[in-house]
Amino acid sequence: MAENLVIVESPAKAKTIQKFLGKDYKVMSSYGHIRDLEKKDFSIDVNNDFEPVYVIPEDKEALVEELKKASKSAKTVWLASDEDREGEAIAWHLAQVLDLKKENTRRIVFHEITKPAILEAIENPRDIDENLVDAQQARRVLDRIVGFELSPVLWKKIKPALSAGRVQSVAVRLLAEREQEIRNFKSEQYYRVGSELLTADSGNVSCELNKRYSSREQAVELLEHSKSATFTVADIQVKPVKKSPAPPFTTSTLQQEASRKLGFSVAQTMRVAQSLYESGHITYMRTDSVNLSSLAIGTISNEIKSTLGENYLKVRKYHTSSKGAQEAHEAIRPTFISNHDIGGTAQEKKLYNLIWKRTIASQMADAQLEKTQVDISIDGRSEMLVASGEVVKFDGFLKVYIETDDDDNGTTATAGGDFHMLPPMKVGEKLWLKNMVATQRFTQQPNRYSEAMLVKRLEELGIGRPSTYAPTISTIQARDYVVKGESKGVKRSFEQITLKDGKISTRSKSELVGNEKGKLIPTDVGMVVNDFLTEYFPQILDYNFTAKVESEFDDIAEGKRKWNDEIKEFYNGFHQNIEKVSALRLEHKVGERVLGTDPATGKPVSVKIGRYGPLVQLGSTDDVDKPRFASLQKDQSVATITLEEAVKLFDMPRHLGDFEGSDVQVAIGRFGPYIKHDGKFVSIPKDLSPYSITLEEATQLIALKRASEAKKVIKTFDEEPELQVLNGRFGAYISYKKQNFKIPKKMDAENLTLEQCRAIVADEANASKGGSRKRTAGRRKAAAKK
DNA sequence: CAGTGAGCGAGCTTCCGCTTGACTT
Repeated sequence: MAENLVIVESPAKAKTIQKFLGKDYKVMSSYGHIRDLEKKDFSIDVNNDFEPVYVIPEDKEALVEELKKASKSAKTVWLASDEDREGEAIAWHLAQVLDLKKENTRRIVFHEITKPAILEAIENPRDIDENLVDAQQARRVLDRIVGFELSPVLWKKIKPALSAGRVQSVAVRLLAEREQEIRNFKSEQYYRVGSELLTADSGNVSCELNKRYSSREQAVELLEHSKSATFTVADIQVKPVKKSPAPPFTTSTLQQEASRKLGFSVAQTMRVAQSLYESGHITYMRTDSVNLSSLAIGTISNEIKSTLGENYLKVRKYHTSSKGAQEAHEAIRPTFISNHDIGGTAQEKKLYNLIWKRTIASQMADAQLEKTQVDISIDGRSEMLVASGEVVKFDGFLKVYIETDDDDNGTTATAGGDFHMLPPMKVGEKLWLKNMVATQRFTQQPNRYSEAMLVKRLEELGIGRPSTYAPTISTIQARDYVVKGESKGVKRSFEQITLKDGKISTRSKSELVGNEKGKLIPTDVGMVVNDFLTEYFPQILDYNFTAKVESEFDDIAEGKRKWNDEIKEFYNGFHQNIEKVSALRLEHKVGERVLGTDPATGKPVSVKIGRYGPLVQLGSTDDVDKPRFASLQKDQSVATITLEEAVKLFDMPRHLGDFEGSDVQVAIGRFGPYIKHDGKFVSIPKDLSPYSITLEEATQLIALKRASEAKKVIKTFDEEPELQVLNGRFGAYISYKKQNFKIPKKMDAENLTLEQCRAIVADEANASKGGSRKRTAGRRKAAAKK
């Protein structure tokens, strides 16, 4: 039996450390926190110094029992959770729950997972830092108070099942404000002038005017003037420029680069990184540190020296600058830098490659560039034409890695071979005009946020942690505050005026503007909730709120303040405001917009957020007749819908006529427009409008649906009518007594015998008896909904 | 899956951070 029990947070880490420590030590994992406030209960005793009530979640009970058993039989228990606020709390909860005695308990921390670092940690144990634990309790309790007091206000004032919190509400605010900027944006036109000139040796010089014109007349005037003007090289400036590599990856920068370079979503990046971590290819993927261990720097240096040469090496130490960083881990890097590639899925290979390159580049020499700027005068004018060129003198880190631009417009960095050269020129030299083009341009509306851009912004504000960026993004989508989608954009025409061979000509071109894919777009609900929260709870929605409370948590961690005093001070003001706002009589007025009067009935028409989302209301509640309601369609918004569009929504259901002796009806349901015929439903695809669809089109859709229904059944058995082999979203499956069973991959669905099917059903039934509580719970929930 | 929402009623919803599984109707 092992004399020592070491407890760390992550099982992958436990496995590695076990190898270093040998059989005298048993290394186990706590899988993160083992205790928390009850999930569905406030669990804070406000009248008793805000005492938290902690419970062990059901799915942690078995694990805690195992840890208890192991700790009882060990002489010394080493609490080796991470060296940050949450890690300290995990150690404290473990000590409490496992009932550890101080004399045989040691708290240790290490900064890298290497044998010497761990042995050194064991040589230097300390006690649990109660102040740091208290700072964590303050954080936990504050978040619970904010979340569980604010959310019910939204249920009452806006609609049920909404949520608010210190992190998610600010995330939505960022998106909502950007959307507002876009709505208020007024595009302005201007004219940009570009030109191509020739040197005496026919060298091509492409340049741009250093002034933009606001009117067409000004642009045409310059072109007219240029017909007979002389162009002279007025000045040449050559400047050396150096570029330095970006620091190694943190969670946030990895998410950003994987999004830009590989098109991964934030959640996808984390899933793939997790699997790279578990198979031992990379260090821990949830980190805010840019630090590399000394051992890692050594091996990276060797790698650079041996593969690229000593002149490409420059050892660098990076320091984390982001607010609230806790640096319990290293930066994200390959565990073995000599592995240039790894096996695995295509996604794993790509992400590993990105991490490898970024890590190597971070220890490489600066790139040396030479930038040239040539000013060309136009006689009789004060404006200049400017040509610029760039030459790479030494590529340095650019040899392996180029960080992409943040503007995320599909533009990539120019370095890496794409630089342009200028022909040799001298000051005073004359140049000949090849052409000059004035292009009409429009100022661009601000970009919407992508997931990764939102993460970047949150990190800058010190809001949220590496472990929560991805979950936060899915929460605000689950609450329907935000949808990830594309805004199609609009076609806009612009003109181009060209001077060539002494003649000026004009032609019209067109471009697509505001076209964005995969961006986060706030919904009506998101906008209304944000308006409400920023108006009534400005303190919580303040971009600096987290930074402020963090500095107070720091005071607690340093022992300068008691955590419950801090919370009391916050709670008093906050709770009073909750009561005040709850008492306001503004039921359902939040976000309401009156559109006008229905021409047909003379009744008022308004839009607002209803129980099930945005709706339009016809008539008022004071009227003798009850008001009528209709949901807005997916592409409609409370903010932009017109009276005409709103009134049209009441034209449903439409009767199209008869088909096979039954009525064909068109209506718009919870899941969009549909056709109802003979008790069956058929969805209407996006390219057809429910308002204009014809009986003929509808019957075609019905036929199509019937055909796909027919394909749904792969096989039936006369002996067992309740058992069917069906074609579903994820391929073939067996349906038996309303339950579904998956068919093993190696079996061919078409040729299954009844016996084989029965065996699969029996197998599955046995398997689910033993464990898989989650599955049955999920089923029960789904059934209860009906 | 498939209008339901404007009253007198039940009970439900919700936070942020730490960590993986077992699931893919």
